[in-house]
Amino acid sequence: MTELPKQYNPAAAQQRWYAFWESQGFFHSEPNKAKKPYSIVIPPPNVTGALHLGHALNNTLQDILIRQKRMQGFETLWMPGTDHAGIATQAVVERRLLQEEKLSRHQLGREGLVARIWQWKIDYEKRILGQLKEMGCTCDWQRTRFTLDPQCARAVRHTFFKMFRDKLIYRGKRLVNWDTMLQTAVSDDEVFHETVAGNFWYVNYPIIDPKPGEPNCVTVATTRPETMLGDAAVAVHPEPAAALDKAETELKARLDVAGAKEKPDLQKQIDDLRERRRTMLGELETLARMARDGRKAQLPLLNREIPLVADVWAKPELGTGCVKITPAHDPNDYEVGLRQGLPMINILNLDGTLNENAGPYKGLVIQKARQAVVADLERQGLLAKTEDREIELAHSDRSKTPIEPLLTDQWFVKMDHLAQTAMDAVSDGRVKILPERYAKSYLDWLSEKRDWPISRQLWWGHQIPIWYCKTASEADLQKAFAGRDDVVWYRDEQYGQWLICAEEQDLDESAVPGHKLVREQDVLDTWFSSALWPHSTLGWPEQTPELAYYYPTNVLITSRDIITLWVARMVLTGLYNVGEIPFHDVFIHPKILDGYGEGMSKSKGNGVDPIDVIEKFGADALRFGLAYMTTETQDIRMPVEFECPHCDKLIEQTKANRVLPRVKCKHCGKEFSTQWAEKPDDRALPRGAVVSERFELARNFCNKLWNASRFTLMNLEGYMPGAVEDTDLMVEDRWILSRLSTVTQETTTALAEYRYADAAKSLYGFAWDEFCSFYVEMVKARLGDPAARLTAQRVLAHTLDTLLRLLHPMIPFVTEEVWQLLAEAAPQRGIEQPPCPSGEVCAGESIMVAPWPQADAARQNAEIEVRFARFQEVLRAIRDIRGRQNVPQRTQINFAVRCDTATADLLKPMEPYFVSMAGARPTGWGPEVTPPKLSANVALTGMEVFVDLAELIDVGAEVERKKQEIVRLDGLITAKRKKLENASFVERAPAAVVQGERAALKDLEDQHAAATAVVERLRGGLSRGDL
RNA sequence: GGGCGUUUAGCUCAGUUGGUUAGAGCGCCUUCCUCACACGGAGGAGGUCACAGGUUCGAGUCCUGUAACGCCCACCA
Repeated sequence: MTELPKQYNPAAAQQRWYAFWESQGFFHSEPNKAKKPYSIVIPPPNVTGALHLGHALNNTLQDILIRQKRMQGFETLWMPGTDHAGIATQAVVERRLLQEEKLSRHQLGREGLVARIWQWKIDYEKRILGQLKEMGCTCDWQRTRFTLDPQCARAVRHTFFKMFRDKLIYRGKRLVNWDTMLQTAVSDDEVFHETVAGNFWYVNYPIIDPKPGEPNCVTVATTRPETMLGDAAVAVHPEPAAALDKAETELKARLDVAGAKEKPDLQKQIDDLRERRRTMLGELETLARMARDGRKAQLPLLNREIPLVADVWAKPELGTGCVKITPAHDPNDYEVGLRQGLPMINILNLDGTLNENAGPYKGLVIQKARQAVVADLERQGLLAKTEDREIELAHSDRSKTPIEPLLTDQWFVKMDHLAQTAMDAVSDGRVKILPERYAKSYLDWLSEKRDWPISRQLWWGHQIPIWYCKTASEADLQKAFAGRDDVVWYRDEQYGQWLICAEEQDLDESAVPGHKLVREQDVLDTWFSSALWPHSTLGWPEQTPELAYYYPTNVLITSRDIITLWVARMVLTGLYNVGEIPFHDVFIHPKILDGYGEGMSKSKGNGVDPIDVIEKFGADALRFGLAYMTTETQDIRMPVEFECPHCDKLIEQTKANRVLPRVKCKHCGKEFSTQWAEKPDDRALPRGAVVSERFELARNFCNKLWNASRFTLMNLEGYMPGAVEDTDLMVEDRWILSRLSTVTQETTTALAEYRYADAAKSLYGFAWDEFCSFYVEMVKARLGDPAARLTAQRVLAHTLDTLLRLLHPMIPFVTEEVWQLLAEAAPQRGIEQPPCPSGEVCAGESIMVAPWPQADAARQNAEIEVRFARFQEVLRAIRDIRGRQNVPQRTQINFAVRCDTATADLLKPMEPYFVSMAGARPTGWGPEVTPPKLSANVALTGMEVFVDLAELIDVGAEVERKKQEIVRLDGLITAKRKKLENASFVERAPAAVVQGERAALKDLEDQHAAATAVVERLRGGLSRGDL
C-alpha cells in the first residue's frame, strides 16, 4: 500500500467522502415498514445570515444522533430547511438597501422589496446549506423545505383557516409594541430592554377653578413628557391613606425577614413613607375628593381639559402620588383608560412622527417633540423640576430603535385552551424536556396564556388570508360562496365589515358580485409558520405516508432561548392540527460564550464562523470538540483569538480589538483585516480568521487516531480473514477486548441520554490511553513474530474497526477515510466465529451504513483488567524512577519487584513488555527479592519496585526525595490512624469502608517502611563509600 | 422585583447514589525528533473545591445563609 502522510489531512477527506455519501443516497430516507423510523427536524436557521458556532453545535449534536441511529438500523430522516424569519430578514435587507442604494422600502414598493429579499434568501440559503454540508451533516437534502415555500404556505393557510373557523383567531385593537423604523408591531418577545440615561420631569397641570384650600395645580412625573399631548386624565389613588398603610405594612413584613444587608434600605423606605404621609397625604386626599367630585385639570400646551380620576393605579408611595394617564401610549394607562372610560388619544403616526392630535407639535419626531415640549413647559413655568434618571427603555430587537406603545388593529390567537394542551403534554410526560429544569420556564410562560399577536405590518411573510368587505350583506356572501366549505366569514361589528377567510385559494376582489373585497395587507408572525414545522415539512395537511411514518419525530434539539417562542408553539399546533405531539424529547443544549462569558454574536464581533474552524482544524475536530464540550449544566466558554494571516500566530481577542476593522499582529507586526473592514485600504489587507484554540484537543485527537490507524494499516500485510482461536489470545488481547466491550456500552448509553461529553470522553480515553498507549505498543512485538502475527492482526483490526464505528457519528470523515483503507487491507475483520458471514458487517460500502457495535458482555474480564492495572502500576513506577534519576531512555535498566507469589505470577508473563515499553529488564519477582545495594524504589500496594541504578544514581537527590516522601506519608498515616481510632467511625461506617481504611493504612505504613529502608540503605551505601 | 444557572489547578472544564491521598486537556518546567504519531512520547510542579454555618462517623458532593458572575422573565409614573 501507499505510504500515508504522518498528519491527517482533513480537507481532502471531507470533500471526497461527503460527495461519495451523497452520491450513494445515504442521506435520503423513505418510509419503510421493515424498519423503525427515527426522525429529527432541524431547527430551521434564519436566512438572515450565515451560520455561527451556535448553529454548528446545534447541528453537530443532531447529526451525531442521526448517524448513530442510522448505524443502529433505524430508518433515519433528518429534515432540513430554513426559516424566512420575517422581520429579521426584512430588517437586514432594508438596512442594506438604505446603506448601499439610499432606497427606502416605500420607494421600491412591496413587490420590489419582496423580490430583493427573495434574492437574499437564495444567496444565504445556499451559503447556510453549504456550511451544513461542510460540517458533514447528513440531512435529507431532497426534502429541504423553506417556511415560505408552497408546501409550508399551504400548511399555514390551512391552520389559519381552521383556527379562524374555530374562533381561535380574532382581530382587535390593542396596545402593541410599535417599531417606528420598520413600522410594524412586534411581540413582547422581540423586545429587549436597555438601560439608558434619561430624565424624570415633574410637570404642573393647573387645576381648573381651584377652591379655597385646594391646590392650584397637580404635579405629575414622567420620563416621556411628549406623551402628555395624549393625556386623557390625571389619576390619584381613591384612598391614599389606606394605600400608604398597606405599603408600609408590606415593607415592615419584609423588614422582619430581611437579611442585615437589606435592612437599612428597607428602613429608609419606611421612613420615606412616613415623611410622605406627613407632607403629602393631606393634599392627596384633597385631590382624591376632587376626583370624586369630577373636577378637572388643564392640560398644558394644548389647553385641553382633562378629568381628575380616582384610580388605584396611582400609587401614593411613588413619584408625586399622582400620575398622568395616556391610554393610547402606555400599557398601564391603557388599562386605566378602559376602567375609567377615558378617550384613547393617539398622537403618533406609524412612522414615529406626531399627528394632528399633537397640535402645534404635529410632524415632529418623538425626540424633537420631547425637546420642544420640555422647552415650552419651562417657558410657561410649569416644569416643577428635572431629575437625571436611568431608564429601562424597550427597544426593538430587529431595528434596535426604541419601541413606542401604540394602539392599533391586530390579529391574535386565543391561547387559553391551546396553551393548556401544550402544558398538559409536558406535565404528563408525553413531551420530555431535558435537562428537566427547562420544563419550568416552558410551563411558566404558557401558564400566562397570553393571547398571541400574530399580525405584522411587513411585506416579507405569509400574507394573512383574510378579505374585507364592507358593503355586502350576509346573503350576498352566502350566495357567492354557496357550496364551498373552504371559505368562512365573520362580522366585525366595530368597523361594520365582513372578515372573509379562504382556506386555500386567494379570493378575487370581485368574488362577491357587485362588491369589492380588499385583502388584508399584514403578514403573519414568522413563528406562526415555524410552529408548524414538524408537521408541515412532512406534508400536512395531506395525510402523507411521511406524516404517518415519521411523525411524531423523536427529538428536537435546540437552544434555550426559543423554548417558549418556538418549542411551546410547535407542541400546541401539533396537537391542534395533527392531534399528536410533534416530538418525544426536547434536548436543550448549552450556549456558546466567549472568554468574557458573553454570548457570541456577529454584531459584537466575537462570533466564530464554523468554516474558519473547519479550515484550521478540520470538520471532525469542530464536531468532536463541540460534542466534548456539551455537558449538561455548563455553557461553553470559548476564548476567541484572531489568527494572523501572515504568521499564523494567535492574537487574543479583547473587547477592544474585536470591534476594529484592522488589527496589528503582536508577533509579526503586520496588520490584517477583520469582519468590520469596510474602507478599501482595510479591505485590501488579508483577513484574519477568528478561531478558538479549544479545538486543538479534538484536532490532536483526530491526528492520534489517524496515526494509530496508520500503524495498523502498515502492519496488516498478509492479513487473512477468519476467527481467532481463544487460546491464541494474549493477555493484552483479552484486556483490550474487555475494555472495548465496556466502552461500547458506555458510549451507547451516553448517547441515548444525550450525554455527549461523556460519550466523547469515554472514547477519547479509550482510544488514546488504552488503545494507543498500551495495546498498540504491546502488539508491536507480535506483529514481527510469524507465529503470533495473524491473531495480533485480527484483534488489532477488529479493535480499530469497532473504535472507528463508535467514533463515526462524532468524527465521520477521518473514520470513513480509515475505514475504507481498512476494508482493503483487512476485509471481513472480526474476531468472533464466523467474523462476517456475508461480509456486510465489516466490509460494507461505507462506515456510515455499517452496524453500530454491540457490547459483547462475555468479553468483559475483571481478572484481566486487574492484572493490567498492576502491570501499569509497575511500569509507571519504573518510568518514574527513570525520569527522576534522569536516566536516558536508551539506557537499559534492571529492576526487581518484591511481592507475593500470586502477584508475581500475574506479572511474570508481562516481562517482555517491561523491556519494550520501559527499557527495563526484570531480575526477580516474588517475596524473596532483595533490593540491590544502590537502588531507587517505589512502594505500591502489596508491591515494592526496585530499580538497580548502580552507577547511575544521584544518591543525594534520591535521599532528599525519599525524605520528602516520608514526611508526606507521616501526615497521611497520622490522619488515617486518627480516623480509625475514632470509635464512632468504626462503629457507624459500613464494614467495607472501615476495612478499606485499614487496608489503606497498612499500605501507607508499608510504603513508609519501604521508604525508610531505602534511605538507610542509600545512606549506608554512601558512608561505606561504595560510590 | 421574580426565577434559573455557575463558582474545583494559571486557562477551559470533569467529578456518578456523600466513603481511600480530588481528575483531564491546554499552558508551564525537565527530557526525548526511539522504526504510527513532536498535532507526539516519558516525567514533574501546580488546588485550604467562592465564603460562613449546619447535618453526618465522614462533605467538592446534602441543607441554610452570604458574595460575585451570567442568563431568562417582569407594567411601574
